[in-house]
Amino acid sequence: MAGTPKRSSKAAEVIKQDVATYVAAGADESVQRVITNVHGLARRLNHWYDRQLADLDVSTGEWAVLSKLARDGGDRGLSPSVLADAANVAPSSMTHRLDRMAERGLVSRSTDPDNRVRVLVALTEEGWRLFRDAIRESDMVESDVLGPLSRAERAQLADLLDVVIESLDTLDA
Amino acid sequence: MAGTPKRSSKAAEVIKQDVATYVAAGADESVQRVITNVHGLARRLNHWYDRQLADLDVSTGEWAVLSKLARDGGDRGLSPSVLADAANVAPSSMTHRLDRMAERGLVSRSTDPDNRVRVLVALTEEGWRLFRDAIRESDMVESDVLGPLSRAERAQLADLLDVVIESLDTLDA
DNA sequence: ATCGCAGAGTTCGAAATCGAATTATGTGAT
DNA sequence: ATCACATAATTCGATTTCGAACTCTGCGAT
Repeated sequence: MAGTPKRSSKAAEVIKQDVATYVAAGADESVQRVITNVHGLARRLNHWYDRQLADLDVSTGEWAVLSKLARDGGDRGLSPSVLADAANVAPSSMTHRLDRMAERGLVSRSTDPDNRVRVLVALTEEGWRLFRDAIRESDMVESDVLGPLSRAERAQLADLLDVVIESLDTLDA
Repeated sequence: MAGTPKRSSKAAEVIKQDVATYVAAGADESVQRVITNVHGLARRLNHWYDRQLADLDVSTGEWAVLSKLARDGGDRGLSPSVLADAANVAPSSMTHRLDRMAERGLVSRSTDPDNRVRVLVALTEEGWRLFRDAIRESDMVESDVLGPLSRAERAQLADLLDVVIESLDTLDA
């Protein structure tokens, strides 16, 4: 085991060292290897998205709104509070963010006819177009990133993550 | 395959639907299942950390500084610009953040004796103590979360993520 | 030697975010 | 019906963050 490491990439070295720090502070290794990798990957991906979104003149926070609406907006849209929660932001911040996005024509705001306290935010045509453009671009990178994994390995990876997420949600409830 | 889903958790349903949205917008499914899960898990974990850190009166941003210093600070510490990069924040924001943290006694600032342009930020005793406390607490949760996975599965999961991260870094360079 | 240039950190004004208070609508009890 | 209460969104003042301009140190060319 002691000898020339075959071809330990720089990233792998860094992560290994990070895990060691956490273990030294009293954590479990098999746990930290997974957790550190999840965060590391998410962080790198986000970094990539940021650059890409900047090209489209969309901030990370605005993207959170766009993608949430695209995923769960349905026909009617979503309320500002739901969006604020999805974007991890205070409701008051969402008010301003929506102001900007509406002014730019990405979303529309309307009061819920069934309950006039509620406001419904929905994607405009322009918003949808932007969403699709961004998705297609990012999928290209993501496909490249997952290139080294076979289809079976991808499924396996997704399955394992499914289990963890499910576990976390159970714990959280 | 058509019939009563065995016990499709709420989270799994949501994720499946999200993936479908991305696929509809022109993305590849096997890719999106992985990516969506990675983000979903990271997001849930971060949410958890936020609550936990709030108990210790530490903001997410401050934690980014603490943990970066703990991992890579070595004996001498790190420069503000490195910390700003690690925390995904503008250098000027880091200046203020360090002001606050130094005032609270979590970090110390000193000019590099070798190069007086540079500033070195290092963890104080108090900073280290806080780091260790947080790590130990979060490891408890993380261990619970990974509970359903055998040791072999954890290793497998970490290995798969390793490959993806390596691939992303290669692409990025 | 000194002059200009590059790099690191800070300062400053503008913008974004936050938490608390405010407004307005719906709901339930009497 | 009316009143108290709950809920959703917005407004407001304070805090945090950002990007650009500024300052200071070190380095290389002449």
